[in-house]
Amino acid sequence: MTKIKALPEPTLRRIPKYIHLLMQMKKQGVVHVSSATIADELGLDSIQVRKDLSLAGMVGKPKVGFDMTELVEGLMNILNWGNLKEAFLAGAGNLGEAILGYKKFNDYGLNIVAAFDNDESKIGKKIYGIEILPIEKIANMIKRMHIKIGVITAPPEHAQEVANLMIEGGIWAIWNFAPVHLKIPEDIILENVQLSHSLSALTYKLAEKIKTNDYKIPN
Amino acid sequence: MTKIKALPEPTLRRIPKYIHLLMQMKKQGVVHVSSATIADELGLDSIQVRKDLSLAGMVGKPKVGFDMTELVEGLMNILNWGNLKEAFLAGAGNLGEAILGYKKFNDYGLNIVAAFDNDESKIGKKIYGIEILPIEKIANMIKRMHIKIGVITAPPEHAQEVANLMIEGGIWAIWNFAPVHLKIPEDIILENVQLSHSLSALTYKLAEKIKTNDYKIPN
DNA sequence: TAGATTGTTAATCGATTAACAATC
DNA sequence: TAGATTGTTAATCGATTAACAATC
Repeated sequence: MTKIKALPEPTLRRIPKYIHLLMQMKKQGVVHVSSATIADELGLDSIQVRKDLSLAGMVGKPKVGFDMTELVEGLMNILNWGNLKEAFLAGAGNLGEAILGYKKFNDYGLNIVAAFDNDESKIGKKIYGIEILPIEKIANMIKRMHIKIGVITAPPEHAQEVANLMIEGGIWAIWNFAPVHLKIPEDIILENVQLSHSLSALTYKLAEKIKTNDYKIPN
Repeated sequence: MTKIKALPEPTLRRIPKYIHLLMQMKKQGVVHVSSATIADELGLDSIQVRKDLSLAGMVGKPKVGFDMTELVEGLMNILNWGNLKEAFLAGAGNLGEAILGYKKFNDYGLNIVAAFDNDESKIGKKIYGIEILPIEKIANMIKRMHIKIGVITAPPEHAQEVANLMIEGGIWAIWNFAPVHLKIPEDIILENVQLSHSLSALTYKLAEKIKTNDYKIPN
């Protein structure tokens, strides 16, 4: 078994893009692919693609490129796709519901088996077949069911509290959607999705663009 | 007026974190803040914070730190927060609905004024007061209303198509939630939110962690 | 074989971190 | 004044890009 060092963060973030593209191409019957083709399709540099693939332990053949099946499966393996992990979600609001409904996340290893909320009126109900339980139970159930992944879609004012409960239960990784900087032990994996930050970047760039455009068209 | 060069991407992504923290501290009555305090709270390096603030054109006083009000307002200004821009959303599914319902985005300059879909049964309905219109109309309406921001929450197989329509209408910036690499002219601002990629990074790190943990506890 | 493409080593670039002088 | 904190210049680090030898 080839030993692979932990991937650099930027490489790790590009690999899903490769996989998506390759799955598409594979469906169209392509059997070999070169780094140049991948780079072209994704607007990247072919050297970078080659470097990434090499870091991920993929090998190609000079003049031929990479074997499609081998490459897709290899990359999916590296990212641990298809290896389903049970998860809990806390905060059955708008966004929580959207995530519960998005079954595609199963493909990436996420299997949400229960949701938690503090709203009495929601408890006991089911969303997309997933039962909503009282938040007080989350720590205990994480412990009992050996849940490793917690998804936080609670409102910002409760997010830290919820994270604490998850950590108390012994969670290993948190996927956080609350617009809050969570303070958690550093051995716990934290992946933040801050939609407002992404939006901020967009509006900043838009403002920049409008500014420079105003110069160009002074009328 | 102090001229500020376009901010480096990493700095741009950290500024919202600063703002969130500072708003919180301000609410608690803090009037001055040092780079060290900010860094501490966010788990960053104080030198980095100082560099970021300096890049953003903020000035502090030696021994005192930064004036809270000045700093918050200055940073919000840089990011163009509060400067509301009208936007269209395409794809009124689960995620689209969640975004329409999240009024907080107003604070960051996003004001979604109409949603579009190709599902006959949805058209004409309203979600959170926002009307759903037929997707065919989007290009024309973007043109007529001078809409600058398009939000794509359509399913992946339609995302490129929708992007094309937006571009045809003359959109300036796209906030894309579809798990697709959009091909768009490079002068159009594109901000991708790929939840599945974020999830991929998390499950990869979790798998790494489980692996190393297995070594530690060989039982 | 000739040529295309890989894979690796070296050079460049940009961001982070360190050092330190300026200053309130 | 002495000491804390800013702001800037220089050093380090890591990722991207370039160059090129290996090879199918």
